[in-house]
Amino acid sequence: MTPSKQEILEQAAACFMEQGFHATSIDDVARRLGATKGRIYHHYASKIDLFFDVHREGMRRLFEAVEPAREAGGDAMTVLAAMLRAHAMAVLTHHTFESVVAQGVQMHRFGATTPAQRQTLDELIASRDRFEQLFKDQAQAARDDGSLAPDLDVSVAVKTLLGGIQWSLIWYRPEADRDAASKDRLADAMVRTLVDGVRRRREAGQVKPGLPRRSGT
Amino acid sequence: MTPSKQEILEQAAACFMEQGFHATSIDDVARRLGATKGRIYHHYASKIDLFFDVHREGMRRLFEAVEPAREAGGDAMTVLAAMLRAHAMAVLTHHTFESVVAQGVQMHRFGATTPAQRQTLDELIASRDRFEQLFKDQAQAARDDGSLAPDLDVSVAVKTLLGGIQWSLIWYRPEADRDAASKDRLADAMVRTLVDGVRRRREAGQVKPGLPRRSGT
DNA sequence: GTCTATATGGTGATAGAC
DNA sequence: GTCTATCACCATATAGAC
Repeated sequence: MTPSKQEILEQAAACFMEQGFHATSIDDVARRLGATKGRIYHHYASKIDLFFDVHREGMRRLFEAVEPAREAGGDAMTVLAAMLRAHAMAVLTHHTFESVVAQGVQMHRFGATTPAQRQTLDELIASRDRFEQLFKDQAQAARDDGSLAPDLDVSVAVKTLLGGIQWSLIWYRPEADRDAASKDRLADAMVRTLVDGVRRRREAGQVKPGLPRRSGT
Repeated sequence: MTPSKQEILEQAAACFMEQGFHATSIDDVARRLGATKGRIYHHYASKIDLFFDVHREGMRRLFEAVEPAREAGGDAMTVLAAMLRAHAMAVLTHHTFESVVAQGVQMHRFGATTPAQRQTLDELIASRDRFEQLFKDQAQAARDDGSLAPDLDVSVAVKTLLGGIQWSLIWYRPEADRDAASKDRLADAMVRTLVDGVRRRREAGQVKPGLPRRSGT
């Protein structure tokens, strides 16, 4: 990927996050690049193609963040928690791209598209489904080994977990000059809420901490 | 409120949910009404005013749903769970209007508005903040009486709880002909996930965890 | 109160200079 | 590879008939 294309992706992601796909004009993106739209149309045939490429990059970053946690091993609930934590960090860190992923999901449900666009979007959504399936599989493994609350519907539970994290796209203010440690604390707080719930655990001998703590910094 | 205005609100909410504010044209809403845009402009001065009125109605329905649960009494965690459940039911039932509320929050962060629009939107967002504060106050009460996990940040926890519910705006398919009982089960599943967490609660003496198993199914 | 017709402005996309 | 200039289209909003 050329540096120019990468820069277009970054600025487009910022515009799409702030204003949404339809309210963002190609001129908006170009202005943010300090350029004119000729530059963008040289690399992308249409606004929707640019949007799809941002979406694709957003998905790539999600997989990149979560896969190491998934493959690290350990007992099933610990791995699930680590995956959620990695996902939370990815959403907080790449929030412009992940906002576009969320918009793409909405567009898939209702957006009017040409057949060619439809196919591209179908592929992106299939990728999103595979991502969610990683969490469902891990939750099922935790259910099988008895570390997940046995009365929960795995599909609804996973959607609720991911939703709790992803809603930070709505309320998180990255412009409030956050450092990495601040994001770490926030991701921790979200995942602990989701994994252990808000209701106090009263059972005797709560020997296992909620999550593996990240040492340092 | 005249029946005509109510009908405009309903169809506008549906359009705004499906396509978003910017992608929805006044003609789209009119077409859904089986009318032309003259009808809409007779009642609303502009598209943004119509949007704001949908947003306002969405907030009204949220308060209407949650306040009875809040005032029902009981111990603090029980009331918090009942509020979350009422909220989940409201989001599932009025998902078109609540989608608009979520869009309004986004618009408040980034949307370009005239000063008059800005003031209206500020008021709507203040209302949304008061709504969230109901949950924060209740969570704090639960913390005070020891029924909430004491190490949680109340603000982040509440945002995560509400987010887990509100993300159903993205994935829930109301068109799949759901009855009220189905919504009840879904709301229950979400709230249980959030209040008690996905990690199994072990009774005392049952603390021995097995090795992680990868059994099939 | 709702319709038709239209003025006005903005946006996606293209053509061609450099 | 990027720019300027331009076209064709669509959407908001208004005016005025009925």
